[in-house]
Amino acid sequence: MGVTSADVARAAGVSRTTVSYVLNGTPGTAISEATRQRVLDAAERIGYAPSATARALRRGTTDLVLVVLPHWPIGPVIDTLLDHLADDLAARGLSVLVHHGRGRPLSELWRAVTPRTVVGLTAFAPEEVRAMRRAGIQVVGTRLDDEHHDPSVYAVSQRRIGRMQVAHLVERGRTRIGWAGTTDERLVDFAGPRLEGVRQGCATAGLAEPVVARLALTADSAAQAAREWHEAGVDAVAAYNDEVALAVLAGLRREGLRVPEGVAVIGVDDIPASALAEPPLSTVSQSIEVQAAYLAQATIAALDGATELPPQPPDVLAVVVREST
Amino acid sequence: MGVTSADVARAAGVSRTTVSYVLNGTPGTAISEATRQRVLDAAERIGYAPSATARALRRGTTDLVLVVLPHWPIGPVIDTLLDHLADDLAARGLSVLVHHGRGRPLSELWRAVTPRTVVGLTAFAPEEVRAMRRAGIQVVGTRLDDEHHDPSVYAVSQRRIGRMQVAHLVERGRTRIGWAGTTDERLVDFAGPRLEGVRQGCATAGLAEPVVARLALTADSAAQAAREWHEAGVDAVAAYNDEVALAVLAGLRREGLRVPEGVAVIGVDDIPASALAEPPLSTVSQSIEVQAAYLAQATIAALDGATELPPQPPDVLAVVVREST
DNA sequence: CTGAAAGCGCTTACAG
DNA sequence: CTGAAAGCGCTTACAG
Repeated sequence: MGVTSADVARAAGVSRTTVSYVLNGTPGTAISEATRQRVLDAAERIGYAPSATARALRRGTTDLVLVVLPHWPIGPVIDTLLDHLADDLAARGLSVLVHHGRGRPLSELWRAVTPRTVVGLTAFAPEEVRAMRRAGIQVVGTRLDDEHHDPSVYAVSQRRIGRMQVAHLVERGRTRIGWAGTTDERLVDFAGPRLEGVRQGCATAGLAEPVVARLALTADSAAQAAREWHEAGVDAVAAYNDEVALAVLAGLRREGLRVPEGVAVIGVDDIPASALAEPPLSTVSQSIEVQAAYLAQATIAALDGATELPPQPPDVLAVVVREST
Repeated sequence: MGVTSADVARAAGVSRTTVSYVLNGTPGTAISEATRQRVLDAAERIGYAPSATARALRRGTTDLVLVVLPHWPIGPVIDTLLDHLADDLAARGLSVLVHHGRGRPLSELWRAVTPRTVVGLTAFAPEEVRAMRRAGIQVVGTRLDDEHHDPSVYAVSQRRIGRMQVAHLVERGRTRIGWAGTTDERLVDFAGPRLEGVRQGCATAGLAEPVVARLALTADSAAQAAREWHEAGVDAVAAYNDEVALAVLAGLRREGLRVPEGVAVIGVDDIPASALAEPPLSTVSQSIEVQAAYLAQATIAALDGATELPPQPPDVLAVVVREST
């Protein structure tokens, strides 16, 4: 199918060894400049491109980093993270490939790709991690859950996000908290811990349990939730994320409830639309750039043989205060 | 590093040939059930997983489909497309891998991955396409531009999107059109044709040239654009996409201009936040599901040896009318 | 019904 | 300074 190094060798009148030495710039060899040029020219002329597959088989590894996303709708936050990660790793000659958590099982994928490193933005099964490590693949993980602290993985605490939302609302003098989740089943992994954090926040502040509502991203669905909160005397809503929070704003508007006078609303993520909402939405931002840089750093450290994670980044969570609270 | 088929053969007391036949269910072989079980058990017991790299070298191809995204911020629209594509292709045993157009050059990537098919959501250089095809890789492309019709690629007309925006605004009795672009350089490939379409629409309707403003996704920046439009007597704004349109709504609000009474606004994409905006945003939707299904179909057809694209999908563009127009 | 052998394209000790 | 040879792990004609 393709031009091989043997073809180049023949065209240049040398052995494949020499071709390999020249093309890879192998140090410690002393190839005459004339030979070098002959090989380079021949390769150029006959359009040679080395087979990455054969090289991978021989070397036992590739220069690929496989990023595995969770099986849910990713947002602009993750896009930004991926961009930064790709830029940072390119500097080390690594290419980033993304798997969206859809389609065939992960186990087939990493075997097919044999990446140098797998970066998980989702939790992996422990046996999956073992299998990957056994195959010589570095695994850099982030966890959805901060319940069990595993020092080999980096994770932003989803619970803490929920606690921060409540703390901010309490600071604003609110006393009856509602929580807005989503009907999207795929989000349950993230939503669970965040709600848990909201519960913890309420408990810490001596407030009653949050009034939980799950809604679709429509004004109708949100209006219904708004009625439930209203009946329960809710004066502040913590939303699973900004998209849900925007729906909450629409629902409250529809019900004639004023934000923040009647009900305060806070989201998570700080997506662009949040600053543009009516009223502009308060939210918890996650410093994606910092997290991406950290993941890149951890990946590179693992490459260099580090067995421990680099020191974790400084605080990446912050409340962005706007007019909705 | 790994368990090989030779290990399985040894453990089961058979040859590697037999192991391969059993594990791949090669048809036309007649392996005794006892032997089969022995091989299966041995493989299971010693934790054998075939090397996809070696298989790829031997077979000359993989079961991977590489999707190459353009070098710009992807939105929920593309996420949805990728999800559908992954689902549809998984049914054919293909895994989808995504490259975000960042980091190392594409040419290195496809060589390293040796996918069966490369699906481009961005335009490729012609020589790149030739190189991929020479390496035995199917190339399914979409084009950003509908200027030159190449029957081997599928593309939604970006110009037509702009024309549809204007046609709708004209239908609503608007006569002075503004266009809202973005300051994000990366979007110029898409934005150019859409603006061109808006220009065509204005010309067709006998209106003056659109008043073009480029803005960042902030209320401040949008407010400034709103002032410019106001001075020019603009009574309707076509935005590059919904995110920009949301900024436009915020800017007009800030300037005390009412939507749609004073100025009508229409976006592109129909992202979830659009239906939740104040007022709910009219937009042009792109039927991403239909497009994803078409791409999957084209990919599979190419796999089956088709040399032409399947018949293009029915109309995928539609105006979603809400309260902003 | 099962095995020995070749070969996919590369890299790298090892000789010369 | 350069080449012949082995080997990465697999699949598949070809023998038996």
